[in-house]
Amino acid sequence: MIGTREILISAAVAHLDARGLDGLTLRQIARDAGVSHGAPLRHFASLSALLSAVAADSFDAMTEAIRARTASLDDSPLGALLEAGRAYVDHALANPGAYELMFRPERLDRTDPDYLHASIAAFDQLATLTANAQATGWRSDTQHALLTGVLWAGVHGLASLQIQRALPAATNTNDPAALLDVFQIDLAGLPDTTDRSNS
Amino acid sequence: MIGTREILISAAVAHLDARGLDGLTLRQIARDAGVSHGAPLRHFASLSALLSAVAADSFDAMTEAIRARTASLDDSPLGALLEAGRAYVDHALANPGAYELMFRPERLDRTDPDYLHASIAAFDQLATLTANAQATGWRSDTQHALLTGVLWAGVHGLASLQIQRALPAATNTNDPAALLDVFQIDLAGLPDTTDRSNS
DNA sequence: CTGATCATGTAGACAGTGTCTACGCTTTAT
DNA sequence: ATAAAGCGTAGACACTGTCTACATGATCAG
Repeated sequence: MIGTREILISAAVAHLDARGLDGLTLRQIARDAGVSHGAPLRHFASLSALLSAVAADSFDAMTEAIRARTASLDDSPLGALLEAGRAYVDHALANPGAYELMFRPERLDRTDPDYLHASIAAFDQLATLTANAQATGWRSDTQHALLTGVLWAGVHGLASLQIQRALPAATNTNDPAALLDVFQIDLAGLPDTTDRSNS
Repeated sequence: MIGTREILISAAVAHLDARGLDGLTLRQIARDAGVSHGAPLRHFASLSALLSAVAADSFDAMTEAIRARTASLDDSPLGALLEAGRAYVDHALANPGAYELMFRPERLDRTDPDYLHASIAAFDQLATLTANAQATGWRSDTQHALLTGVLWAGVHGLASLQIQRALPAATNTNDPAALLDVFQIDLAGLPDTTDRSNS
């Protein structure tokens, strides 16, 4: 027997998949779930708390999708890192509503423990993949946290701009990860240097 | 004599600078401007239209800030491109509320002509800087639109994640553009190759 | 100058929102 | 058996964006 709490989350996820963030209100979720407008607050302290639970699940799903795509690449840490980037963008574009919610702080309770845990786990996954790649010598002199942040920013920028259709038509392709391949060109197997005198 | 329309935009900008997107409502803007709650709709078709006008101004301000920072670097197109990236992130972090609004499509009317014009001008500025750098031989074999999109995604990702404080503490520094230097390492003066066999 | 039209402002209404409270009903625990 | 807690409902509250009715003042045609 599944409880009202799970039904509410499912209703929110279904709305997110079907219509995105538009109209994703407490009362609409309650209507979709077939309960009164006050019922959700018996299970969540606020709408933000409900959406944070949804966002936490979304982070977990993305982490799992990336894990599945990189699991067989243990012998090539750099290849695994690049594949993780593609998997990240692919998953975001396949679940645009959920992805937008995950990075919309004003609609979330960012102190929610589940949300915090899930988002940190996602970052740690990328950090580990990056560290593994660095351990092979790739960009081993770049500060680890900095490099991880840059890689995340890169895929996050690609995903969010494409979801918002903010990129000019010429930049969009049928292959969601095509843009990422330019990153791959930049990042793969190049000698590491902190020399900036060439700017 | 400045009109109510300009007062409303100024009030919205002031609110954006002081408190960000939180509480940026039609009626709050009207109160800040000292007019009745219905007055704004005499000058804008909707709240979205008002915010789109603000966002258009914000795009213009960012474009101008980047122009000022790159104007003296005409002799070094690649240097100008890298400086534009730093200027982009610097400006975004110095104006976080305005920057968030610019990329929050659900609060804007993205068919607004001024907004469209200003955002396209910002993109064209980056496209031109990129083309100039490519004209010197740098990454000249990469498709121009693709490269421009990737560069934009990179700086956008860095700016938006830092504004949302989504990057772990270790990744944050006092220098807003420190992360960008990793991009610089990756992008500056490297031989262009579309060979991906090293992944 | 007169009269009409238009621009601009106000105030009230409406449906919608998130949240709170008061009230039931049912399950659980003592 | 009885008290307590959990869960759901319905109504209220203050807020939101938008619409309409109305007033005032400027502009402009005749």
